[in-house]
Amino acid sequence: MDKKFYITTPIYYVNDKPHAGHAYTTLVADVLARYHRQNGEDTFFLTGTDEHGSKIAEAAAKHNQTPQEFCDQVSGVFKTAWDKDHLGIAYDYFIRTTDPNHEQAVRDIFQKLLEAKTPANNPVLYEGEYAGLYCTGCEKFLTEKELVNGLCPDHKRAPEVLKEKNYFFRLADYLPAIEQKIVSGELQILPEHKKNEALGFIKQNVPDFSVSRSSVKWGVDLPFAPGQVAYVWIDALSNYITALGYPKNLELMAKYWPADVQLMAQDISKFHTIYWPALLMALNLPLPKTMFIHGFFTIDGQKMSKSIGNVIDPNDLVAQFGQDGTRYLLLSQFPLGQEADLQASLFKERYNNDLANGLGNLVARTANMIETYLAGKNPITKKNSLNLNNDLPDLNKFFIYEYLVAIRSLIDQANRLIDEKKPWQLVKTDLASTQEVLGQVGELIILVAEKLAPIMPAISAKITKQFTSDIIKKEEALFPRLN
RNA sequence: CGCGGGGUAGAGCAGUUGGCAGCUCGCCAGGCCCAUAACCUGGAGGUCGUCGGUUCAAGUCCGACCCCCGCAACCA
Repeated sequence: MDKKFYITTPIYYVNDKPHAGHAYTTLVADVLARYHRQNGEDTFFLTGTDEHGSKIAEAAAKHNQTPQEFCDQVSGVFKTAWDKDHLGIAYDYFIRTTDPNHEQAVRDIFQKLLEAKTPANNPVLYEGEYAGLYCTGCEKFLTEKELVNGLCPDHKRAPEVLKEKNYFFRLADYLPAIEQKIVSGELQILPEHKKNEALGFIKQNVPDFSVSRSSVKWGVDLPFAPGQVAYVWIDALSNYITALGYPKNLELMAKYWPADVQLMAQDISKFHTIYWPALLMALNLPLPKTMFIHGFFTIDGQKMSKSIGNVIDPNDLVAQFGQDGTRYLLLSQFPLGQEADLQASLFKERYNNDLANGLGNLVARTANMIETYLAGKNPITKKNSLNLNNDLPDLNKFFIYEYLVAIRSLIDQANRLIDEKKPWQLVKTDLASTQEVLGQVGELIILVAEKLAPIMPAISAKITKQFTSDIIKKEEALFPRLN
């Protein structure tokens, strides 16, 4: 039986176009997905857009569009940014929470929740009257304790006093089990400090939360609760299973669920580490195996911000550095998971150094020598004449940054080999040795290309094709130097 | 007693389980001339924030302290 690998990104909120942060998360998922596909695993990679909520309705109104028109448009912008002419994200399915299938699935999920019992044999959902302070920015009720000077600390606006009868999720009955699963590693949360954070949430005792809203119009309406729509987070989190057909069509569910890796940034960790497992348990579904929560990065030392004007549009990067160049630049700057700085001011320098002077130049000089010294005859023998160490840092352990460092050293190794053996001198006296050396360099190049496939798929394929042909010719620069 | 991140060469950063302190850029000197003014070698430059502890051995573990940054909006 084939091994399977199911990886998800969060679905992105469509109140604005994608930026470097969305691109980063999505890219990481893409790299892991490609890596697992390369290893022959049956891989399913899910991403998409989150389209409900009052903020979307507001944004749509501002643009004189219906919410649906607005969502269609922005969701399309995301798809474009990921497509093969841009970042090259090879997702298997792109879900939208306004998909009729998803909406119906959410209704079905609510129906199931309505009928479900907690481990303590209480109904999972119960009706309650909630009178609370609701912040439309957060899409949630705030406690008085959370307010700062009467304002939402996150949005600096006064919450509205809202009284509504809605359904609550009996989270309390699930917290002990969630804690146990996190502690035991049955639900692995990475990096470690994020795991501690999740356990911290539980220690602080997360209250039951309401799962329906009467104050919101743009959402999945709930037949059993006229006038109410699904709380956006229930709607959003469900995407990871509705995308697989849950609950109507269980074929893909059986194949792929539980998710192997769920990636996200830290802002939504609480929803994923607490609410999401609770929801799954209430539905009697297994929990995802691993959640990887990465930090936010600053850009040149400053918080990414519209008002500062340093928000990076991934499409602009692709236009300047190409698809693979952009992918490399975003992934090579800091280890995955950390809060770190993305040095946009160094993009060009790194591009020139690592890609143009490094990989690109190596490929060019090697191909050129093979073409001129060996009449292009491919000198690569299959044997591992260099005793190459194939062990790179494990992408499965999220060592993407470290992996790239190792690849750079392979490139250095190839350059050093050329300089040591000086094929341009060798060729005058010893054609056989020249052929051997260039064959070894070629081996290294092919190895680099193979290892690079998940990260720079297009370039990797180009190099592989060039160096597995019978006749190797010098081709146009892979990464033209930028000035 | 809020939460979190960080302080390692001039700059920007690595350093998985403690075992000779690394990478990129920049700088200096040399080499090479196949290549995208690229490539290679050598060098200068660090008391790894401070103090104390554990250890044969600590950037890496423990304790205390100092300093910087994020925790409005947009938002991975």
